[in-house]
Amino acid sequence: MNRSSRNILATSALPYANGPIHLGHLVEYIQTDIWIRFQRLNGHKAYFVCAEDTHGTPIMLKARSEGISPEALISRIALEHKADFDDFHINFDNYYSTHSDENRYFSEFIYSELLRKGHIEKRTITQAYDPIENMFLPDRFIRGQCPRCAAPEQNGDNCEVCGATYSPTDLTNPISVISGASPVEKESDHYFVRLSDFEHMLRDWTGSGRLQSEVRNKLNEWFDAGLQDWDISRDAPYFGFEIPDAPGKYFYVWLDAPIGYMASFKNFCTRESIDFDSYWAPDSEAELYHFVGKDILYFHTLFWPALLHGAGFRTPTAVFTHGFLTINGQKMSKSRGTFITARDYLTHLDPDYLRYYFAAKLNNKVEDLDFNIEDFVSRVNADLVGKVVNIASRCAGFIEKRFGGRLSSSLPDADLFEQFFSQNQVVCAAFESREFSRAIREIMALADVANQYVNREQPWVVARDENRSEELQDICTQALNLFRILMIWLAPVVPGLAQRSAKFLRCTIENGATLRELSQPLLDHQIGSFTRLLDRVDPQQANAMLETAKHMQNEPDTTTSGHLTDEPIDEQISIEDFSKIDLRIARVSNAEHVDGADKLIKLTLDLGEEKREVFAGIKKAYDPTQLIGRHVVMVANLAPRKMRFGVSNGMVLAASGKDDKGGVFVLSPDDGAQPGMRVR
RNA sequence: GGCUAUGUAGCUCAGCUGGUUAGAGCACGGCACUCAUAAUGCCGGGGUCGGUGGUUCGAGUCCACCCAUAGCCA
Repeated sequence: MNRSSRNILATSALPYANGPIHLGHLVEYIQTDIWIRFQRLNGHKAYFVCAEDTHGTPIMLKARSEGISPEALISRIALEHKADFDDFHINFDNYYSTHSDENRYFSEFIYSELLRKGHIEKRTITQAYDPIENMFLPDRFIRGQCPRCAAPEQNGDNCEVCGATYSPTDLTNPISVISGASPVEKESDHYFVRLSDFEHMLRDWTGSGRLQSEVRNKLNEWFDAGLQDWDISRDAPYFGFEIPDAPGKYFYVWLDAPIGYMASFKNFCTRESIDFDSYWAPDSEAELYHFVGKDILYFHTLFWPALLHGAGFRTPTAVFTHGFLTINGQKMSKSRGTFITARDYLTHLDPDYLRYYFAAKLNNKVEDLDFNIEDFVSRVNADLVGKVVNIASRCAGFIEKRFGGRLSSSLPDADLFEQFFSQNQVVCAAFESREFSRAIREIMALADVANQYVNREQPWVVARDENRSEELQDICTQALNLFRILMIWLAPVVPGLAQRSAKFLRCTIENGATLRELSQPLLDHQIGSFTRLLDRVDPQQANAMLETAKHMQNEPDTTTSGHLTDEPIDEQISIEDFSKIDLRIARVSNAEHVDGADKLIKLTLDLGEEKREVFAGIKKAYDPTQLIGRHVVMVANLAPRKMRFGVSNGMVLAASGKDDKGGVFVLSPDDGAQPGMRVR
């Protein structure tokens, strides 16, 4: 790697200031941090900036529900986020906020440039409006009956039962989630960016090797569908930046969020006397990279380059998209007890464990990554402790006790050292292309070779012969030098371990371009005394972390209040009213997925003397195979309802919070209840 | 519903432009060693590569359809 020094600026997506950092977020921050640390170790100048994403309706509402100002909310959350990042060794050069003077400046500047060049268009649109709260309602704050399958309580943009997509105005009996009022339609002037003006430029940009192939495929779909104009304004009340010369109109949070990358870097440049323009001017030779999740690819690969180009800035060198984190194979969720926050992790486990585990599984594709707790424990213990640290651990004692901590002046097996060094190209290429798992595989294969070397040379046998002490020193020197190479490669991944190793070896590992000094072994060199470099993961601690996460499901969701507040108890009814509902015990004799339905499971319910087919919207919470054989409670005299996939002859009782908050839980009778029994 | 991906041993994953008996780590069984955080080394059992059909002399690898999982639909 003799490439001359590159100038690199990378970003991770801005965390939204309304909740804690969790393990899912950390995939991206750790990925970016490893990559940046690798670049620095390889002799390049690499900066890493990020910021809090602070604007928008959800922040405004959350602050209001807590009875504090949005500013107070975002500064509190920012402190929490920053502490999490620091403790995970996420080494930002600057961590800033989108609610800043710099960001206001760049947002206004970009907007005014687009306006001046005729890319902004004012248009009157009709939008749902909450007449009690006196505010326009974003889609996610409206719910109602699906216009296609008539399922109740559906989101404003798509139906969870039949999967239809529509606009909130299509809903039957819509209500505002905020006030409960029926939204009315109201006109408002909005500002749009004419994205189609940039189609040519965007096609060039996206097609020039800056994106992963699957991302490009996805973009082609959008190009083929035709680029639609982008609504960048929102009406007051809104927490954000007011649009110049447009009273009561604010920049949509997704306009100023990516601009936050620039603002954070500008803030950093001012403080550190760095030339901002050499990174952002159209002719910049610096490299600009954004690491993002697959969910926000749209904003970073279409809107963002268009904004930059339109306002006369350079466009990103590349956008690197990653997949999502699943926990034990399932989507992270509070109700499943798999919502693990960064803080929950840190109170139980060393951050290097997670960094290593993610690195061992990350590649440069848009694939999801699974956090499997048993795999995590065995992987970290076997690789990091059993293989890598073990090499140092099994040799250090001899060097320290027999040779006063002095290494030999030559290597007994120069070929083996050369074999390690010759893999540097491969390892570096893997890191460079973000194929971290490949890098880790190569490194661990060599760790095996190092352990084989020690087994072959048997230093513990040599040590018994006083006449072979020079040989003993040589063997251990060889092994420790192999360990040093492995640790330099691993330094971007496990900075804490690398630092302790550097102290033990009394050499530089993580400061400076040590990847370029790999070929120089430590010889005739004094090392420090060996202390345990990394403890094994304690499975009990890992389980304790999961337990903590499980308790989250019992705590009220901090963004809203309790279930009774969400859904007050209904008006009183008489026993006669209740007796109209015929509840029966039924045995689930079959349960299966419904082809094409995203949320439904088809249940065959055995009532003893008859069977019923019922559709239940519980696919998110249950695997059909787990339901077969269970006894449930059903409404047996409910009028059959025609659905897209068939007729549902009844309903299975289940508990859930409003909008399924907190999960869905099917009711079951105690043991002994028989199919057909009435519930009264 | 449309689109983009993914689906390989119990678990987590490699398998480049189709080519001999499909690989690794963990887990499991046996042996060796005892320097090392019950670590390490050697040997072994285990897979009809999501399903069906097709192209080909030959498919985990290409095509079609289906199923499951994830995300996006501004």
